[in-house]
Amino acid sequence: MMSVDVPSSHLDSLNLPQRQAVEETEGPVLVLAGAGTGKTRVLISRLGHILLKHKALPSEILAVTFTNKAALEMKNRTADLIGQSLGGMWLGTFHSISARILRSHSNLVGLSSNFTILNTDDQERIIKQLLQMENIEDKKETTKIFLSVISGWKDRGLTPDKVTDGYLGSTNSKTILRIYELYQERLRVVNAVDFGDLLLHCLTIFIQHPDVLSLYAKRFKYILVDEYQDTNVAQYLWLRLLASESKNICCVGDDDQSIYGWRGAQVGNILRFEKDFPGAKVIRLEQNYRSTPAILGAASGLISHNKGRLGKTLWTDRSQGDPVFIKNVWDGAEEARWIADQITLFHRKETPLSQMAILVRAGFQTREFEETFLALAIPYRIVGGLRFYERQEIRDALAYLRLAAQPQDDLAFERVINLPRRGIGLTTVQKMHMVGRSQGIPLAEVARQIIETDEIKGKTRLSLRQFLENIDRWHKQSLNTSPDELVKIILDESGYTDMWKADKSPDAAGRLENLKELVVAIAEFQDLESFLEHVSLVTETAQTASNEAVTLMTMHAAKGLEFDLVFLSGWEEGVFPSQRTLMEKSNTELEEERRLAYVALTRAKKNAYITFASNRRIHGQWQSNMPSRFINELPAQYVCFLENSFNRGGGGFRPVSRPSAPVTQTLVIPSAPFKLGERVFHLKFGYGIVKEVEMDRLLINFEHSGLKKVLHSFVTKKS
DNA sequence: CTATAATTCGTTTTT
DNA sequence: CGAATTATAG
Repeated sequence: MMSVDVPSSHLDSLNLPQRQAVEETEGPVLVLAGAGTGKTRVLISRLGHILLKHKALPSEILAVTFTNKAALEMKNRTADLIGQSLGGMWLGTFHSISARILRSHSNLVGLSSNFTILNTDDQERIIKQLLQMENIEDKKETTKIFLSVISGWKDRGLTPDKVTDGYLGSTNSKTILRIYELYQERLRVVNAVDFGDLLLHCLTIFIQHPDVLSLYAKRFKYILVDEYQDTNVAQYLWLRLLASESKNICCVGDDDQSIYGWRGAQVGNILRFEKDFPGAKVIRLEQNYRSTPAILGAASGLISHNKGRLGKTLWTDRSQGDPVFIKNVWDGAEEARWIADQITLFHRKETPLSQMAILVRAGFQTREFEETFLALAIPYRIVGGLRFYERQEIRDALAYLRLAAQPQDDLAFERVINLPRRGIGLTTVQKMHMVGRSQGIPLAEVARQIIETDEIKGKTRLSLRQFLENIDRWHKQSLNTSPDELVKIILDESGYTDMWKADKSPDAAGRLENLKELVVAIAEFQDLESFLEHVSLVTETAQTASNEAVTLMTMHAAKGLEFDLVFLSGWEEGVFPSQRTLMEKSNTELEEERRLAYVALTRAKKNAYITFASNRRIHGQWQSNMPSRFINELPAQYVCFLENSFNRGGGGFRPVSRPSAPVTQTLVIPSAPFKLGERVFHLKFGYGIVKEVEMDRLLINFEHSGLKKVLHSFVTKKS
């Protein structure tokens, strides 16, 4: 037992296991933190505890997360706790910390320290080129398959020479291995790495140069890892090497919330922890502070159908609460309408929209809700989707910037050489590739040579010359111009902005807006290079204007979040669990789906509603589905089936108990406090004039969207 | 080289 | 059903 003689106020508010997880600083520790058990608090308290007890300097601590968001939160909250900044602490994502280490020792793997970090776009482009070079039949999917196999190997810590027969499953995997070798070779030539390489190169360095490894292994006296259940083999090996000296590694995670297996995460890592780190202590956080016993009971019953768990018994001291309501609907349209109705009812009962979420299995399922919510004027927000730096226009602009920073960047060169259209097409680019490959020089250099010959004719030659001149000029300017000035100049002179201004498609305006935002974002950076490093490692979601909206997102995106009221839609065989999962012979994928269901359900603090449609249109085809097996797996005492509005069908389900509030509750609805002719503001529709008042609903003539009937609580008075 | 018509094909996505 | 890629005509 640790002594507690020093007054430690930050420990007082922790429960016993939480406190143990904070104070057990020496040796390997696994903290099994169930959903809603205060995992983040423990992590932060532990960091603070180590610092306040002067067990280590900030610079001797390594704290690893998966997301930038988690890293930032940990940074801020720890600084708050100890009342000083964390200067010198290595706190970041696996990738950003790896990048930092790799920049210091890049020469050991044949790179120079200013290597670029590639995104998926770049990766695909390289693979495509290699396939062409090797005369491999390039069907639509080939590139993606090859890339995913290669990434899979990288996730497992396998450099090409380590891919042995045991990993060569399918018939063409010999070919893929060959492409893998060529791909790595190509990356080294262009001085670039992909995300997998950040980890993999570190591993190579650590293994081949024990002196470098011991530099870090000795330095980091305490290592903290968040979301350990999501680590892949490469990350696991990375951690084990870094912890080899101090052995003070604390991993926090929940095997029941491992939902990224398809991305290489190994639940096995967390299941094997005690074997991997001899003498490890395992601490379970089981008191849940988030959900009602009913929701917890339903979720626990569900997850108990999985095998090979470490096992936890979540409990809470809250009062029982409503059961999980289950509703059968006829089709997707009814599902959206019904959920919209419930949202309206809860909203009347003063649940804020920001405390409501609809969780779906796949992104496309949000569409139906969008349409319905738009029609009913319910403010909503979609989380996920495209991140800012992944938008087409942003990537294009970034390619221009990369080109200005390094004209040898072939990938950037190729992306924008004909964007906007300059009359330099596929044939020209391919010609240039031939030359470049045979001489081993970058495309920009090829272009420089080729415009002096007659290889390329009239107009094309002229615009290529002009393009080259532009790049040269921007490159010179990049040395003495602030990055935000530079990006303005480039977007203007390249004609890229004009291209979107001339575009009359509906999203062109939004793209121009995004480009403006990009300029603002760049302004915060001193030089172009630090900005480019930032964008390759950070993916920020576009800011949403207001919080007062229902959140629509995938279950994956919901991990780590919580809401008073959660709707889980589309619980049908073939949708959730998904068709692909059902095709698999092994049940590992089905178990991951079940964990996803568990994650989804445990997002709810007060109420959870599950819906399943008897009929759904998928890919334009109508199909009738059975209710999800997960519905059957929920313990009966925690659920309540609601009546469906049609008489037949429904996959053999019948109500087993009476519905209760709020579905059948009648409310006294006060009239809306608005007058005819009054000017109002709505989050989605903007300004409008009240045309009719009917109970709590208003008929409003919106300036931009025309007549809509909306709930008065969705609008505010504006004179 | 580019603008159109025809076709193909469908998860999840922390960096 | 619709985006996203690919064949075809201009």
